[in-house]
Amino acid sequence: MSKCEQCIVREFSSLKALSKDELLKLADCKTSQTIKKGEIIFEEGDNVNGIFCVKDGVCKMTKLSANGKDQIVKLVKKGELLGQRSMISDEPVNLTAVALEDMQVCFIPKSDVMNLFTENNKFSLNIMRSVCGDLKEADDHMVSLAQKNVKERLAETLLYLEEHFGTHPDGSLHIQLSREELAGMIGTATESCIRLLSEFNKAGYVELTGKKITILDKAKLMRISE
Amino acid sequence: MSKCEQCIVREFSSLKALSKDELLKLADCKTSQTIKKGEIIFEEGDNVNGIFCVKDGVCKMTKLSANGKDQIVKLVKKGELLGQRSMISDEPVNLTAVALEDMQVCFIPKSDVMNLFTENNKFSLNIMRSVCGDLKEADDHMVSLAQKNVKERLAETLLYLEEHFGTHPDGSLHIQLSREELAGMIGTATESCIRLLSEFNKAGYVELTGKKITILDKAKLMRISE
DNA sequence: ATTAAAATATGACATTTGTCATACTTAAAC
DNA sequence: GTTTAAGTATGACAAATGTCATATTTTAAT
Repeated sequence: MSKCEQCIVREFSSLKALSKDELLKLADCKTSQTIKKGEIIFEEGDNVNGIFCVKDGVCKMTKLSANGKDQIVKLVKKGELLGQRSMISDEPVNLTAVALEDMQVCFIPKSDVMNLFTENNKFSLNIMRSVCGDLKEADDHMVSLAQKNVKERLAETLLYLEEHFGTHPDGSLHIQLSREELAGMIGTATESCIRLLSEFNKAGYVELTGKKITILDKAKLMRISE
Repeated sequence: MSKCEQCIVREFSSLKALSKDELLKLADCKTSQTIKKGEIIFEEGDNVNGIFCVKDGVCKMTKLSANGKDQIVKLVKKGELLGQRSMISDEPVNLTAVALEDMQVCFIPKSDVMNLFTENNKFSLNIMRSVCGDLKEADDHMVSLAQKNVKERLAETLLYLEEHFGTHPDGSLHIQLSREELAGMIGTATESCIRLLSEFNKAGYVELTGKKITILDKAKLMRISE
């Protein structure tokens, strides 16, 4: 079992407030696991009873809508925590988490996190800030979904993906979403998403090579997204 | 200056975790104010440096989108706190708060809230839960905006307004939003909102009397909203 | 390597939604 | 009470988007 103290990603999450002692204790109660691309970490309605710390990889958080489509609410990457909201609210999770690539995650039982809460004020404030950050992003996303059209949202999302997850050496987006997933992120039909991507491709704003997407004209996409 | 100890609404908010002593202290540092319908409590970008406790009345939280329309992100009513996210994140507020009816609010300076945070664990957990609740609602709202069409969202919103804010003795919705505000809530053009309301009216699902809206067939609206 | 399955792409068309123009109604100001 | 402005309502049309059908390409399985 690896030590939390030496884990690099803890520097990026709320866990950075923990003392050496607290980290040593944490290493004892956590369990590490590998999750393969496409595997489910937890599902809407599950009682998770703890949080996951993402050591490596990216997952999507989705919610099944009444019409049967999966809406991607957010993407979570290395260094972030998973399941905080549900643990704090003491409710089943309201989102499903699915690995978009192979992942390394550590699970920390609820009781241990809650102990840290009461003992370490800075830690609980960090968690609070993290949830507040999520809330702000959710509000922004909401406005974008309500007020922008699909083309604007697609442009915005492509820029977001490049900004937050970077590119391969060849310049293509590091995160590989299927067209269906991309559509589920911007809230539209898969065909509409494909059509607009194709339009961007013909206009020279992006390049499509199979599943790979490369942004060619960032400035133009920014103008489209407003 | 009225005493927090005797304030009824504190029972509904995170403040319910406070002891008699803490409430007495709070009463000294808070300032009460009356806000008239239509007045702005704070605006996007403001540094609020504290939280508002809503003693009476309802306000809308809006965000101006790139196309110049105001999106209503949420409604806040009696018993809820305002500006928590911004205070915790230590950032300017990201939403504008405008009174929809005459309001009574109390302002509690940041320093005093933060003191309570460190002293009273239950209080900070309550605040956390409250923010987490907001986040869950935001996620749900997001999915609805992304996956439902305007008619479904209108039906859903009307039911929400009745459920959360009740009705007048005559059965009409207690909250009176202009068509423009209602459109800003469901994320559509004012005309589309008016048109669909009119359609619901003709079909007998709602009754429109001037600005008043009365829900006549709740079951039908539920079926429409899915 | 071949085949089957899944994902991507595109056309045709219907539906939804937005925009602009304009009429009507209500509320507010004088 | 009249006038004015704001809000509500409706029609006409354009634009955006969804749906279904089908072709093509890619990926995975045998």
